[in-house]
Amino acid sequence: MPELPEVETSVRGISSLSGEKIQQIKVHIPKLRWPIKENDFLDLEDRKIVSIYRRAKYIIFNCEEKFLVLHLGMTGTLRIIPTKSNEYKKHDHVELIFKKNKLIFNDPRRFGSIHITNNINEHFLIKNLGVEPLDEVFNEDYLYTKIKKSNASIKSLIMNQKIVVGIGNIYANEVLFLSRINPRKKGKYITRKNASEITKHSKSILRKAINAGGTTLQDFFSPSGNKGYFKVDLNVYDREGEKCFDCSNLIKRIEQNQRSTFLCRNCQS
DNA sequence: ATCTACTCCTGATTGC
DNA sequence: TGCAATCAGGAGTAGA
Repeated sequence: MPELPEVETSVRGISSLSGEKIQQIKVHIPKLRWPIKENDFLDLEDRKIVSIYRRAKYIIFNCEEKFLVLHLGMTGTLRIIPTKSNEYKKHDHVELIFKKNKLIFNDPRRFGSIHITNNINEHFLIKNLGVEPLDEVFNEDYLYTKIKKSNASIKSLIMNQKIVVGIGNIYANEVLFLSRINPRKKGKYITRKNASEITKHSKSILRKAINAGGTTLQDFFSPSGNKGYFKVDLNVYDREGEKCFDCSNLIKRIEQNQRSTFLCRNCQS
């Protein structure tokens, strides 16, 4: 499922659309997490895409005073195909049609979303977001101060998009393993050293994943094959019952906040 | 103010 | 073999 690196890869994959004029928009299936308001989309036709960028897990299209805000949800994918192609896949929701190519948003589970807004920074999905993990403001001081009084588990805190964005279930598990911290540990017991480890490993694993995504970019957006999302080497996620690569103890699966957590009880305390 | 449980959805996997 | 039950998970929202 798309976390920050996959979204970043998607943004890079469609960067060639910057500068192109949207000739037409087609909404095939309006039903997403929030139903698409087709009338809002009419305002986008004939506008130029000035830039495309990522904020948290959102892909934002700057279209001359209007902004399109897209979230891939869990199963959303973007693909670019020639405008003249008649290809239509199951779960294709929306097409942005340009002169030579068209961009298609496909989302089987419909957890994704698309909004149009005039004021991107005041948009309800954007305005309360926390800091970017790859930004230098995400550091030991910031994290320690933010969570030092919290009774919530460290895992739920680093997945909390109001604190730091872009970290989903997979990377939360991996970051805490690399940091050697038990995911159940409460925020108020997290030490400065812990906070330092978490920020350091968050950055390194996200960067690594973005680089891995870069190498698969071509296949990622080929019209024919949807290769799905790449994964970096995982130490704990989805490895229940398998041996820890560090100590050979068996990886455990527990549940936290209705989500699977994987950990090595020997390495993480 | 903080935190947790619930909810949306469909494809893949598991179980009988 | 086939059908049904189960699971997966991002993140807003409601309610504790």
